[in-house]
Amino acid sequence: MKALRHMEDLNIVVRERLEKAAELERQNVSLYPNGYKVPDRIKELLEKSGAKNAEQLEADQTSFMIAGRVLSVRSFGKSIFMHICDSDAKIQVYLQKNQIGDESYLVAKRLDIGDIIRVGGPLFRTKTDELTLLVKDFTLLTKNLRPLPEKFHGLKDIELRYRQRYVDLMINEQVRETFRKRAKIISTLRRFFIERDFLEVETPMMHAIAGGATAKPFKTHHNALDMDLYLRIAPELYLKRLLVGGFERVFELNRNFRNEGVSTQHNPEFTMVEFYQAYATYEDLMEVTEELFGLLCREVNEGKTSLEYQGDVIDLGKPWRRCAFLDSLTSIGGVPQEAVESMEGALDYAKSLGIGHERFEGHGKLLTKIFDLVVEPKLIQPTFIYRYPLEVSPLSRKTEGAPEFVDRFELFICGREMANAFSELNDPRDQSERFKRQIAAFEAGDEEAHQMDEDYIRALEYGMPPAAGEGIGIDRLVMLFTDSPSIRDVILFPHMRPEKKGL
RNA sequence: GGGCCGUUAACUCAGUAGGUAGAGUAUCUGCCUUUUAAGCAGAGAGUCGCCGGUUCGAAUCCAGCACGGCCCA
Repeated sequence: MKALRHMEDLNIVVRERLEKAAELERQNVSLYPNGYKVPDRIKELLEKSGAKNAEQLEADQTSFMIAGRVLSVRSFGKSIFMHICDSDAKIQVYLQKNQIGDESYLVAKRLDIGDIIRVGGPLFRTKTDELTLLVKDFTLLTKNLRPLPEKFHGLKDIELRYRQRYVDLMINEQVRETFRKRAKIISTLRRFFIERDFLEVETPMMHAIAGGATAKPFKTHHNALDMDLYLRIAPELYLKRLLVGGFERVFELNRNFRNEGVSTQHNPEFTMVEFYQAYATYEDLMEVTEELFGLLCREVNEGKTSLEYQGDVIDLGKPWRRCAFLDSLTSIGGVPQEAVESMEGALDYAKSLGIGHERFEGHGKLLTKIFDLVVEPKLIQPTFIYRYPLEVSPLSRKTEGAPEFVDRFELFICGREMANAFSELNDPRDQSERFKRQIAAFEAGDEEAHQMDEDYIRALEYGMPPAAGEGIGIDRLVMLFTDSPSIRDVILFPHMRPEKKGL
């Protein structure tokens, strides 16, 4: 709107287009008409007639009526070639003065790249054998006032691509493809869980207590109730309340929010699926995970069970490697035995790696920091790391016979955490103790420590069936399946600082 | 939070040891009825991210800031 009020401030091209638009209106051409039906789609047209040769098309003369955005224009004295594109295909169209009439042709000459038009007519093949629609009838459906990016190089500027994703999508076909794959992944996930009798649920996004993960939350405020609330960091505790309530298999696929830095791996809001299955253990979930990833890969990757990510070929065929957390430190990370066995050894080794240490961090926490640095980057092929330190897993069931460890795994692919799962702690007395340890850590300065959730304890006191649950980061999953180096490439509108200058 | 890099026309990019800013695409005008990065001829379009400093003179050198990218914490 601002742009339309300050003509003198505008780029010359926009100014000229506004003048051209006014000129068209004087000729009684609507710039933004409504209600024109578009019976055909380019993709269907290609399926029906794309294989026909010049003679067959000449004999056929079936008329199609399609709509799309003008991508390129090659204009002659009395005829015009254009490529137009709709949501999933493009085609060349040919406008001739003696086909559409003088008056209509004058309007056609005034069409711009970026305009949305409807065209109708039969198909033919040009001298160079390109399938082309011979326009008998055309209508301007939407006028474009802004110049589109350069036809050969497209829109490259990463900042513009994220800020003006609508232009990125218009111009860069592979961006559209990435988001089609994202949609496919999400629908396949839903189908996977629904077919296994999981119930899809929606739990609160605004929490009085931000629980279910160790992370810093965003704070917000409810005015009428005059209370602070947190945007959820995980749906976990609500989903487990549903297990208490009697739903034995539930999943939730939606946004979570973490108040941390942004990077190629982190966006403040991100999408996660969490699912919980009663009477299952974390080992059962390893198999579920293998099946799920295999299915997703076949669905988006033409039936293959391997994929390429940034030059690495990843084999998702099962079974995947499984390695206990402590073993991975020594066998994969080359961590000395002393560091694994004692706090003193771990401190020395951490120091040698340049890893800092906080007062409130114990041996288990320190080992996970070492793990992140020396093991995680090496886990390129899918690997389950299991049996994590209890200290970093306040909601997981203790491993029988190893009380400082829990029945938990994380899945790593391409050096990144892709999933986190565990057998759920369902003993309310133990859970209460765990929360108290977290509170002590918080008081010692750990801002990410879990808070006490009295109602969750009360829910467990009613009895939650033994169960296992898992969370999978959807954005990272989509990165993997679309070979995208940055999380911002798989989020339509990634978080950006506001633009300052006028548009 | 730290380091490095970037920001020049609507888009993609050049830019000389500091001397009045350039190309291609897009746009406009003219010619052109099978082109396809159409062609030919001509034209217009830029507070060189912002703000200071050095200098006779700054897109260029220096400082700060903004936004973005990559890496690290």
